[in-house]
Amino acid sequence: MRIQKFANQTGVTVRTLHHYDRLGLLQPQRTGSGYRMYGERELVRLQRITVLKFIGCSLQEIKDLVDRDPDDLRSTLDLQQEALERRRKTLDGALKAVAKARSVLSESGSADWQSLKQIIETIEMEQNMEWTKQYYSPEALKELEQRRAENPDFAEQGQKDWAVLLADCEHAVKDKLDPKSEQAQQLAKRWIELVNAFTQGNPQISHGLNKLYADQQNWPTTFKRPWSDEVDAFIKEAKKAANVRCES
Amino acid sequence: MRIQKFANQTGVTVRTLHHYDRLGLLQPQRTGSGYRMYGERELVRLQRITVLKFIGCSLQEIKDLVDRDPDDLRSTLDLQQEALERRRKTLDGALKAVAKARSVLSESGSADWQSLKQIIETIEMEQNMEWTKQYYSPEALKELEQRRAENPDFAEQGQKDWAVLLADCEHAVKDKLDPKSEQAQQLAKRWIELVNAFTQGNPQISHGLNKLYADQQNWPTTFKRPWSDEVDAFIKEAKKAANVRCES
DNA sequence: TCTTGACCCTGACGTAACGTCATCCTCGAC
DNA sequence: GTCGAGGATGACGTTACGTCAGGGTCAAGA
Repeated sequence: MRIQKFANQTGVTVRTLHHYDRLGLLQPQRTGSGYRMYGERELVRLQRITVLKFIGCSLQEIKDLVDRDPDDLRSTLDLQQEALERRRKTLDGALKAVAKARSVLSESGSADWQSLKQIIETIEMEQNMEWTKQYYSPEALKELEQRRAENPDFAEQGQKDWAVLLADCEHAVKDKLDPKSEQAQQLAKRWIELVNAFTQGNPQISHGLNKLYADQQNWPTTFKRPWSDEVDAFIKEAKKAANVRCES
Repeated sequence: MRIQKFANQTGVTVRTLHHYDRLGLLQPQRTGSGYRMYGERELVRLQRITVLKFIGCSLQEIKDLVDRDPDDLRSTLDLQQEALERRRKTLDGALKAVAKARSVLSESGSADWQSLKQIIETIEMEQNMEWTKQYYSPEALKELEQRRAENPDFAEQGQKDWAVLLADCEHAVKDKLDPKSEQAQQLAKRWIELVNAFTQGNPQISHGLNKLYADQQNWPTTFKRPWSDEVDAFIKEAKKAANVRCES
C-alpha cells in the first residue's frame, strides 16, 4: 500500500509518516524507485505508536519502547500516569485561577492584577504543598496551614531569603571556599536560621521536613531541589565543621 | 534595577526577559551603553504577563491583551476557560487509557495493543460525543448509545465511508464538476445514504444532527467540520438539483 | 593607568512534532 | 509521448525559551 492510502486508513497525515520514517520509528519497505510501501507489519507498529502517543509519550520514548513490550512498558505506564497527573494539576490550577479572575472582574469591574498575582501564587504554593503533604503529619499540616493563613507575607519573605542564601552558596562553591572557613560558617548559620524559621521549633514540622529531604529519589521530576549537588556537599561540610547538627 | 536583579526578584530568567523585550512585550529603558533598566512600571507589567501566562495564554495573546483591560479580558477569560477544559478532557482521556492499559497488562501479562487501540478510539469518540451531546434529545442519545454498544464496527465503517466520500467530493470540487451533473448526483446520493445510515430514520437523531450542523459558529475551535466550504456549497447545490431535501 | 572579574549585550542554533511550501521524480493512462 | 496524480527530499515556520559564543561595560584592586 502506498503512503497516502495508508495515511487515510490510519488517520494520520502523510507528513507524519515521513516524519516517523526519518526518526526511524516506522520505516516501511521501499520500491526500486524509492516509494514507501506500507503493509500489515507497519499497520501494527503504527497502532502501537498511536497508543503510546495518546498517553503522552514523546516520540523518543516511543522509539525506545515500541520494540520491547515487557516490564519497560509497565514502568513507563507508571511514569506516564504521574506525568499526566501533574499536568492535570497544573491545568486545574489554571482553571481555578480563571474562575477567580472572572469573579474578581465581575465584582470590581476592572482587572485587579495585583490580587490575581496573589491568587496564582497561592495556587502554585498549594500545588507544591499538595505534593509535600505526604511527608508531614496531620498536626504539622494543620500548623503550616494556620501559619500561612495568619501571615502570608512571611512565607514570601522566606522564599526571597532562601534565594539570596542559595545564590551566595553557589558563589562560595564556585570560589572553592573552604567549608571550614569563617565565611562558610556564616553561610551555614544563615542556612540553619532559615530552616528554624520554617520549623519554628515544631518537632512535627521538623520531622516532616527531614523525611521530605531524605526522600529525594522519589521526588517527581518537575520538583527539583533548588540547589546544586556541590552546594549540598558544601553546606553539609560547613555544618559539620560548625559542629552543629541540623538537617536539610 | 539591572536585569539580573530584576530577574531574581520576579522569579523569571534573564533569557526570558530578553525574549519578552524582543517580542515587544516588556521593553525597559536603556542606559547609554545599552543596559536594560527595570523599574516599578516593568514590575507591574511583568506581573500581568505572568498572570496571563499562568492561565495558558500565548505570548502573542498576552501582547494583544496586556494593554487594554476592559471587555477584551473578559472574553479572553471565557475562551481560556474553554481551552483549558478541553485540554483537561484530553488529559483525562489519556489517564483513563493508562489505567486501562495497566489493567490489561496486569491481567494478560503482555501488552495487547489491539485492544488498547480500541480503548483509545472509544475514549476519543466519547470526547466527541460529550461535546455533541447537547444537541441531541435524551431519547436520541439513548438510541445512539445503545447502537454503539450493539455493534461498534458499524460506526467505524461509517467513518471510513465518510472519509472516502469526502475525498471524492473534494476532488469533484477541484475539477469544477457541475453540481447538476450525473456524477454530482451520485455523490449527493451517497451523502444522503450515509446520513440516513446514521439517523436510521429516527427523527430525534435527525433533529439533533440538524441542530448540530446549524450551530457551526458555536463549535469549539478544535472541532472542525471535516469538509471544506467549497464542498459544502457543492453538495448543497447537488442536493438541490436532485430535488431531494435532506440536511447536513 | 591597567587589569581583572562580574555582568551586560546581541546573534545564532537547538528543542518537539509536525505543517506548509517548493522542486524534482515516478507511474499509469490516454 | 505526454499529462496529471501522487511520491520524494529539503528547507523553513511554529512556541517559549535554553544554551553557548563572541564581544562590550563597569567598578575595584594593583
